[in-house]
Amino acid sequence: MSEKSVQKKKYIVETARGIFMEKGYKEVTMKDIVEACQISRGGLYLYFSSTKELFEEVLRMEQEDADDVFERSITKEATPAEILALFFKEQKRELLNKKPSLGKAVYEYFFANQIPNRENLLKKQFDAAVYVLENLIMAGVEREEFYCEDPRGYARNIMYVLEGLKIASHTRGISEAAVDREIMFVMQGLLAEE
Amino acid sequence: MSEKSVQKKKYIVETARGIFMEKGYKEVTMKDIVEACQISRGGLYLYFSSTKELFEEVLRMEQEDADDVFERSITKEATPAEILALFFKEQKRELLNKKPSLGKAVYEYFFANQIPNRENLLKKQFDAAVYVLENLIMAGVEREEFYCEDPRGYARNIMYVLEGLKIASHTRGISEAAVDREIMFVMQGLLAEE
Amino acid sequence: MSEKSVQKKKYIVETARGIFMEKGYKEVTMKDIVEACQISRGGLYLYFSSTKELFEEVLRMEQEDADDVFERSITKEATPAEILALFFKEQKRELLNKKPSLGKAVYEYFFANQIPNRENLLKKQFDAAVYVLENLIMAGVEREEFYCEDPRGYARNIMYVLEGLKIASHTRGISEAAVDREIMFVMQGLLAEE
Amino acid sequence: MSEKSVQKKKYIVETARGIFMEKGYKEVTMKDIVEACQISRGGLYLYFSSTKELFEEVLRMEQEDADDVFERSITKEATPAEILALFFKEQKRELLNKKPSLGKAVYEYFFANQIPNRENLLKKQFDAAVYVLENLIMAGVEREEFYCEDPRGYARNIMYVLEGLKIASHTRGISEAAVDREIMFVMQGLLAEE
DNA sequence: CATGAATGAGAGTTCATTCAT
DNA sequence: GATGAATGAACTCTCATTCAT
Repeated sequence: MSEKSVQKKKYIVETARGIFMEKGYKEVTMKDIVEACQISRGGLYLYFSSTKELFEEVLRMEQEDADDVFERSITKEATPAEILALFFKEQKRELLNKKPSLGKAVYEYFFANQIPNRENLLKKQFDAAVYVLENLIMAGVEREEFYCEDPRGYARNIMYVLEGLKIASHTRGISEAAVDREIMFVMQGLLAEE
Repeated sequence: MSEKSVQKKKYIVETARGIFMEKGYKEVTMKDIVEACQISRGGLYLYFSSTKELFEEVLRMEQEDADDVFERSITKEATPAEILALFFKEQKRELLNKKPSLGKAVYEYFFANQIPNRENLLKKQFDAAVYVLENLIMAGVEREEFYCEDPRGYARNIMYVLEGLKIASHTRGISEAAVDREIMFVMQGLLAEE
Repeated sequence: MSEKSVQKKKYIVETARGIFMEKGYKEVTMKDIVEACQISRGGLYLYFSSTKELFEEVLRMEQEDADDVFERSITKEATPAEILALFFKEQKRELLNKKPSLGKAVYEYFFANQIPNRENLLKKQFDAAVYVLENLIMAGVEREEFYCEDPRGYARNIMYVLEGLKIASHTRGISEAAVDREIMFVMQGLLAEE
Repeated sequence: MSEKSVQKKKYIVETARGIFMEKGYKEVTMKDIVEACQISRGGLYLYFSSTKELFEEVLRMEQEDADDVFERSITKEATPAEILALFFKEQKRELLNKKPSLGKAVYEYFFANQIPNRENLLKKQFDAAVYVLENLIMAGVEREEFYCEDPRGYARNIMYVLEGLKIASHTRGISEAAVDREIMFVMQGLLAEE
């Protein structure tokens, strides 16, 4: 594939990404993509032969960008508590739809397609996040900022809560207060000198 | 509406319910319903003019049946811990898809349609469950079975975790061990003499 | 299927028959049919879901009508030689495209689709014709109109020649003289007092 | 056209020939050719602007090679009966698809395109074969191997039978026994001392 | 000459929805 | 009320063909 092709493919993926953000996954048709990209019907099929294929590419791209997000937070000179706070802040922004996101499309996609665990992006991201949180908590415990007897369990609990919140946000909407409340709850659990 | 009509409507809703369980929400077409019900196309339209409308009726019906589920557990002579264990057992069954459920369809529906909070079934059920759990926890604290400083917060935490687990179950699959782990985690948090 | 449906289906098949006669098999699209029948796209799909299916119905219809053709000739009070002459006359008309026919479409269909021998219309018709010809020849021999040592072999030879002529007619065109010549040749073979 | 161009054109024609053998005429697309030849889309169009044009070139090439086939048989020191037997053996191989052939594609082509007699390859080949057979028969009669009053008629009859058999082979399949039977029949007709 | 990305016409197919009976 | 045939919009997908490089 030529350099130009690569560029165009990237352009399509990025344009499509916007559409998926806006309309979710299931509603998007090849026609939508074609129109948004201002290319011909056949032209699109040169690169992707279904919205599924296209969305999977969007996902792949997303993943590449995503990996460093966490690292950015961590490499900074900050206490575990600060990093955690930052992490929650970031999550909160997304939960409240302050920044447009693929969230809804991603869930629709995974509802519509049974993806085996091995390649399941959702699972991978979840597990990765649990791993980072666990380390963060352990570091906090070490420094006596946190108190926690089961860091991995706690990390998982946090992630499931966040997933629950995300779903709530997409299916009913959620108030800032509600998000804060949940974040406070898990934070307090860590800080509590019990 | 005549008695016969009411019967027929009910029949349609119940048949449709089965289809939604099987195929989710988005994939179901009016044709699917018509065929499953063995009625005429036009006949269906006399009662429902879209799968959306139909699904909403399914949901309404579901809700009526659902309310007593909890009560059944509670009215028994059992300690809060026992009732909670029962509640979790029930949840676990659904999480592991041991019993067919509308779960997937419900999420698909709420992803596809923005439903205002007031009438949002998902929210109502969530809030109701939180309320019951909260009372349960308070009762447990009273009897010194549980230890908990923020029953409502804890109840909410539990419900968000369950929602997270449910999503995990629908989008990636989840192992029994994973469910048990999470249940254990929140149970231990209540029992811990801290 | 209602009476009206049956009528409409028949109407479609008959209209399609005309198109197949005109354009052959492979060139015909569902759109052609739709336009010729003046029905809607979806309407056609109610009855047939491909030109193949439709053509097969045309074929089936054709077959029903065809069976008696031979019998008509035979039940008459005529000598075998006369009947044979009549048969050839009929064949000639078709060979020279004096009457529009499905011939071309039929061949295109059987070229495009490998049909097992059992259900193969072409084979059935061929075998049936051989059988009738054989009996005709035997009857002629009995009456000493014909001379033939191997009626079945002769019948088969005739049919293969006719098939060859038919192909010639469709792929290159054939002159009346050429047809006559071949018919004469096989006729003479039967009549020759050798 | 440069030497290189001529080579390339030849290469395309030969590759295409293989595809036509495999898929017939109508099913083959320019894309198929392009892929099989591993050349560019535009590149193909420099030489041929349709599958029709390309197939016609294949046909032309075929014809050049074909002419000597017969001669090979004839120049040998063999009796007419032996040559004829050889000829039938060759025909039989093709009829039974023992060797891959353009047969099906050729018929599809001539069904799809009305080609005037003058340039019609099928007619030319037929007439040529009749001519050779006629001479062969006459030679046989001379040597008293054969008995035949109308060599040309007989030659034509043979060729039409062979054409019929070929069609049968492509549209229904034909057994070796059936082929043998027909060949025997025409052979016997020649040998019969009547 | 050669490439292969791009085009757009057009075939196929499905579905929600209507309406005469 | 009930039927189911009919409609037509919308979508998917493929191909011959062109054209800038």
